[in-house]
Amino acid sequence: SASVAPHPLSPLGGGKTRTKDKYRVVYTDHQRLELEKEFQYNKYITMRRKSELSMALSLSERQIKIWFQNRRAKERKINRKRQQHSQQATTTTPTPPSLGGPGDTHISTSPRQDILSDTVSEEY
DNA sequence: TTGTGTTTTACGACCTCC
DNA sequence: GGAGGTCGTAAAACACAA
Repeated sequence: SASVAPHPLSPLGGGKTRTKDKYRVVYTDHQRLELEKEFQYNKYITMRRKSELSMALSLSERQIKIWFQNRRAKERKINRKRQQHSQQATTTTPTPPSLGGPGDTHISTSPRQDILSDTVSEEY
């Protein structure tokens, strides 16, 4: 993106969580814990679980969605780092050129199908 | 303290799928 | 078209050596 535009954050009042006095809120340990547990169970939140969690944790569904997006990004970042390390360990191999695309690339570009069909197989 | 690097929320741009 | 995906990024919050 290069330049993410100055700063909207002014049109508060709307359903936005980012206001002038609070650029971002810090989630409580309990909120983080519950979100983390859900993430361990499923990397992709279902609509149903999303609304349940938003009620249980007093967060908006948008916040839950964003949290999962950020959490997956973190996971990928960690994996990349791990991969780099293991590659360095095997110094003799001068990094395989292409190996069919950048590693994990884009999770097969559509986790949505199993989300919708599978839903929450367990619990409830 | 404080300077600096890392992590955590939140968003915009862009893309894919139905 | 809209919902939700990734990616890149801003800025607050945090960690921690100097």
